[in-house]
Amino acid sequence: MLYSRALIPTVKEAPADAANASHKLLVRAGYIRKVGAGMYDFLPLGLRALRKIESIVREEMNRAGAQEILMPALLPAEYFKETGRWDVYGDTLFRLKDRKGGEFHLGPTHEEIVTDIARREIKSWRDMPMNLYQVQSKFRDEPRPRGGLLRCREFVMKDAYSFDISEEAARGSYEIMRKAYRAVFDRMGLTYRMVAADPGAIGGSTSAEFQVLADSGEDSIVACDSCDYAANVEIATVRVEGVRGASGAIEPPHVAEEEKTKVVTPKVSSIEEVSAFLALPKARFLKSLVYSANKELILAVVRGDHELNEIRLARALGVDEVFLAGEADVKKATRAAVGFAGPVGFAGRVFVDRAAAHVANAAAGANESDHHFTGLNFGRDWSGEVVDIRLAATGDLCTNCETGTLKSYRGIEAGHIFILGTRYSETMGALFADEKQEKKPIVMGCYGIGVSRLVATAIEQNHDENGMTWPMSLAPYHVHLVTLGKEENVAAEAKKLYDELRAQGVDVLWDDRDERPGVKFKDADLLGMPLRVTIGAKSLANGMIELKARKELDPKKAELIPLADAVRVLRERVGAASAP
RNA sequence: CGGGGCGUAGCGCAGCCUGGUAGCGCACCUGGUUCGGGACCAGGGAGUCGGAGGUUCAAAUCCUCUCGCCCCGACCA
Repeated sequence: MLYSRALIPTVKEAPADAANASHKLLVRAGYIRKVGAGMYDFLPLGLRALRKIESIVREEMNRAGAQEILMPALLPAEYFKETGRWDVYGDTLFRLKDRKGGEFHLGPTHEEIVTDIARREIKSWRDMPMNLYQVQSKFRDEPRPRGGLLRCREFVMKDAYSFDISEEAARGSYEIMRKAYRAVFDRMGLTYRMVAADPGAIGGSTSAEFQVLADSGEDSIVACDSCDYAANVEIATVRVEGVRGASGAIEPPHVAEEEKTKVVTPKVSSIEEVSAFLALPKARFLKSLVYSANKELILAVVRGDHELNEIRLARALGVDEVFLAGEADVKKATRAAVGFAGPVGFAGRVFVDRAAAHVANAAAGANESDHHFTGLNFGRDWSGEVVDIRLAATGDLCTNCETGTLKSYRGIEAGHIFILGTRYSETMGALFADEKQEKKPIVMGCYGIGVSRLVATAIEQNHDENGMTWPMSLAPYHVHLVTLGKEENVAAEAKKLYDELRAQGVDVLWDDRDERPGVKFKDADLLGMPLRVTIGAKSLANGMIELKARKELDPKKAELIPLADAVRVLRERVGAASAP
């Protein structure tokens, strides 16, 4: 592509409404433009990046035996009504009516629609396994679109659905998809973790998330440093007997029991403040949180340096959800100001994390404004139902290999795979005849990849202060060719190189604009193509051109290579990424 | 939905408190000089100040309502 003819509207200043690196850079580099909240134009470069991701995904899906289909984005309400999701989905569903008043919605995901295909077309056990996928725009009226392409109301997703004759066979399909997903993420050159995940509302037994590691990610995951265990902190298991205290020792330490003592702690309520005030480490505190569960106020206690896992607390209570109590409820439950809750004398049920129960001579709120207790010991001074309700964190011992230690990471969820079971096939009557003519529900799996989100995700992981630094396999163009000056031989040699590279399957963006060198280099860094080739009159006089990798920060590290070798060298550097 | 903030030229912002001529930088157009890391000089075009109502002789500025957008939290690809 000739830059002079391309729509690449770069801007020096990031839009005021952008917070994430990827959002700022996508706008600054002219890849996308905002149309509305959570809705974006993909300009030529943005679309090329999207297409690169799509084609990797398609290739690996096809290789795994999945077949591409396309379902409508505009859907009649009847299918979602059939499974009850018309109501369950709530405000997230974009609903609309046609001219006759009929109810419709835009598809947020397609389990119902694909199950409808299955119940009409899959009749026999001989028809399976089958896997159908599509790459399509999805619509969700998110409570809060954010982060540019990271969270949109309209976004491109690859969704695949597997159909099998049994749970065991479904597990096989799931494994095939798991391998295909690994191949997809490996080929994209992203650093990611496959983590155990909460199956969540979609239900089902087995699920894994593909989390691309990025400090700006919204998800917290933990991974073992010695085995391949990795999990979303929401479901990560914690090895209780090996809890490390703040001192590094295994709790409980063998120390003499202290007396329970009430101390005055005027206006210091947070763990940080009280910890400083009493000169006790945070691990000696009992973090006491009032939660509301089915209108009952309960107290959840974790060690002061730990975080509560709300999902586990809800499970321990046997409810769907728990809510951190508001100020009024806290006052009602503790009869004290917020910040002085504690398990001693708490009026309701108390759930205590095992690690908190192990703390010797602990400190906790006294359920009395401006007062705390010290010297508390579980069983002697306080009690509660002991459960595992804390989040895993850096330093915890791995439950899988029993030798490694967990480390926390931030991640962006880019893919999610599930075994769905028969939830949709049973309610929608997607049955098949087995060898004995018996009708059985099809066992399904579903597999998503956030394609447009990956454009942003890739940038979150691949950028520096000057712009994007695309991995070869995702870059809109492999080579950014910069010509300097107006000499005719420069343009002539550049044209030859440009044509030859393109003939060899190398994607080249040639900056042929009449701009000063600084402008061209700044734009090249911003756009982030992995290889930059510069042709100027000086080096060309010696038959040389300049080659620089975008990820090489030092401009002096550019290498001079003979023009005669340029095609071969570049073809090698681009490598297999552009091979068909 | 709860909390915070912002809507003034294509983009980034000032002006608003204390009403009275709408301004700066970038971008854009014309001419000239420049040309290996976002050049310089001269000239120029461009804004119903998000919208509606109100107060006032007078509203970007004060008041009310409304729409849109962003950020922080609970959900998800």
